[in-house]
Amino acid sequence: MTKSEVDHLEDGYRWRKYGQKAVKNSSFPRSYYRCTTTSCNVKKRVERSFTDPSMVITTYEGQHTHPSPIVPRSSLGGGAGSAPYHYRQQRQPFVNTLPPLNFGHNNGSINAGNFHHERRFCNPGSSLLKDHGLLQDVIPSHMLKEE
DNA sequence: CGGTTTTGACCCGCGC
DNA sequence: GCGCGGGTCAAAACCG
Repeated sequence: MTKSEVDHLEDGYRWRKYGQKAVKNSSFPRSYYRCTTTSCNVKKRVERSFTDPSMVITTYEGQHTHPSPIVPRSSLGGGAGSAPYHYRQQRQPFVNTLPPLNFGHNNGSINAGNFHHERRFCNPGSSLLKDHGLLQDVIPSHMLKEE
């Protein structure tokens, strides 16, 4: 689970959306992504939390068999490794079209959607090219939002 | 021009 | 056997 407003959560790999369906459990459509690399057949399912629209549930299927195509030159010792965030904010049907039950909720930090896109990869070279890209980094650590 | 996104259609498994 | 839910594909559109 990741707290984000955009679906284009770059986790260091290239994803190609191949489908989108709306599930009943959630009022939001679920997006299906696939790794563009033919070497690996990793699939990613991204859906929004029904309780927290500002949060997306990313479910990884399989593991990458290749290093991330997006390799921040952290090895250069720069530390200024900045992944090519080429994502573009196309459309966000949600955030502003949330049902009333979600809008006036307790945590008055949703709907806003003003803060910048927070990327968890602030320190490249830490776990990006370390392992095979297991789905261990998917969970931050203190996931307190569960349904 | 290539890679990607979008959106509807299609397919499959399961329940009734 | 049909209907439904879920998942995948594919052709067209779009952006860089």
